[in-house]
Amino acid sequence: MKDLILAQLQQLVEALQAEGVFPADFSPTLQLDNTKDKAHGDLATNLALAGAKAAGQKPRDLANLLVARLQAQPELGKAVSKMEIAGPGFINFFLAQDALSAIVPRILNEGAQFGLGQQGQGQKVQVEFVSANPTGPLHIGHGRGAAIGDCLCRLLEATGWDVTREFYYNDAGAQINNLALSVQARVKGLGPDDPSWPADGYRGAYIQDVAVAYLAKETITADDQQVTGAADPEDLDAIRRFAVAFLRREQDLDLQAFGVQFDRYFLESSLYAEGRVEETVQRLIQQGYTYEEGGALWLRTTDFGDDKDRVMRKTDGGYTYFVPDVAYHLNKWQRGFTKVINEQGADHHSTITRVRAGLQALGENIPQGWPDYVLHQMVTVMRSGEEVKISKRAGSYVTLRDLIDEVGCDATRFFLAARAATSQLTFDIDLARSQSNENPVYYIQYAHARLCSVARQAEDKGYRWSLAEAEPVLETLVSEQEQQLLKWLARFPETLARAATELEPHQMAQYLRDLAAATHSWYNAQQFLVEDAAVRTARLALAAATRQVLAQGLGLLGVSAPEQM
RNA sequence: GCGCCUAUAGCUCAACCGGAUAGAGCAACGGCCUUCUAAGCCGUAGGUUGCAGGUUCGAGUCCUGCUGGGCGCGCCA
Repeated sequence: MKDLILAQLQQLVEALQAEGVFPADFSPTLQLDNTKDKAHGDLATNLALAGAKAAGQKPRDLANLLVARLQAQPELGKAVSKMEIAGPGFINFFLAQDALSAIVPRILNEGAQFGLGQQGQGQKVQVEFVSANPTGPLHIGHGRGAAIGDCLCRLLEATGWDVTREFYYNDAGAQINNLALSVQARVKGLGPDDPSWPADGYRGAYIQDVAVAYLAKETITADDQQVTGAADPEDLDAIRRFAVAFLRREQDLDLQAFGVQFDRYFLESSLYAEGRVEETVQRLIQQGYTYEEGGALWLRTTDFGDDKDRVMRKTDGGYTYFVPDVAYHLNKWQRGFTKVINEQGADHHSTITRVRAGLQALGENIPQGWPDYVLHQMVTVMRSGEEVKISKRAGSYVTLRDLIDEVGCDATRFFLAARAATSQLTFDIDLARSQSNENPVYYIQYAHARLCSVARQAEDKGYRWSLAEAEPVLETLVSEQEQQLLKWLARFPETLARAATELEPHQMAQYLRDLAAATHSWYNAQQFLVEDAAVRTARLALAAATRQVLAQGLGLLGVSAPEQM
């Protein structure tokens, strides 16, 4: 519908260029917006306003010309019942009733394919998210990353991309060493308050769990590895391997409970083992962007917009973290991912410039803005009216598992994905628990469940219908609520496309609330199971289409669509 | 001091590459269940979009300055 009008506008612009009304270089991005006020019709374009200057006419005069020309198009006449010029020069389109209801058979015919796009054209995209180091359970911040990252993946899959979900972690650095030392201390029977407890040790109670399992020679099976405890208190390397596997498994269980599944786990140590770090360093040296100073090797990242140069190789001979980071991203590029999205917490935003600078310095013709980043702002957790400070080492923080257990997977996912990533998030646990009935996710799920219930009862009463029967009677869907609902249904494809293109899952969540609101309003305004077979069939068809779109939308957020509450 | 994000109703947040009278939920107030699920609906109230300028037909949105909040600014990751 929208496409039809846009195509007509495009044709018109080209025709007017040929006639000399518009200059030949006039190429506006055609805008056809959903209106906020129904008095302004269904769709509106600002073409007369945007093109007034180019055409040398007053906006309203130009609008008159445009409308006259559009009215001469017979195809448009079928879809548009009325065009009006309003305000400073907007052209408002009022859609014909049968054009609106045509969305119902389209939805039901296309089924699960409805609204899906092909923008990705089957191209590969890699999305890296969560990427938590295995030094403790996942916390709420990781949860936000998991919710946003996974929803992004679902949106990209729905728009024709071949998505790889990847989780990168450091299994060999200083923090992992701290972890191993902490577990070793527990293995030897020490507690966090003991004077000889490691200075930077992890104090959380879960360290004790690791130690007990290690001594019991448990075999740990994580998604990407399997390790058996050696039970030897002196074998720090064995403790380290065991602890990493143990905490990886814990994270995997949390992610599984959260409905997130990765295609690949990427170990930082593999970059060293396969010589990729060393290779990256050598290439950077060859490219001439490095220099030695103060016993360290530096990369001239200031050549690529950084505010200071960065150390690559420390005086102790080890590499700083950003070198394997660059090696990892080179590897992504070499694997053929021309599109890569990194979803991370905003506290790591300084790595963006560094990684991109390193990639530029490699001279591989990697595009300057590659890879894409989606940064989410910090999550503040409130419990009992107080802010809970997140501190891994102190061991006091809210885990993702806590949230899933207390609030539920659906509500947690929705809550964490429903807000723009750029916005800071306050998660009040008491509120989420005590008022869970008023959580927006239930509002949407309830709309879905209600429509399922209607379908069940129609079935019980023998009110059968088919799409073929429904199509001729859809013109009976004339009430205010039905018209409104039809419009919202028609917006699903464009909402999906926008959310995917702009990497903003919250747009889908926002849309679903609006769609659910339109559903509830309709539900309360009219009966479905009425005597009049034509009206009943039309309404049942609309209900089925709405139910389907609600389920599709919830699926894109990774939230379930229950058939009853 | 520098960089990134941010400031919208009492609270939590939206607002479609600049569009018409800035919208939802929660909280408040008033209505609606002998009818398909009241986890719902309908209505009322609530705003100088942090402040001051600028750009233009038009600014919550873009630019400049200021103020407040968050996060970074390591030879940690």
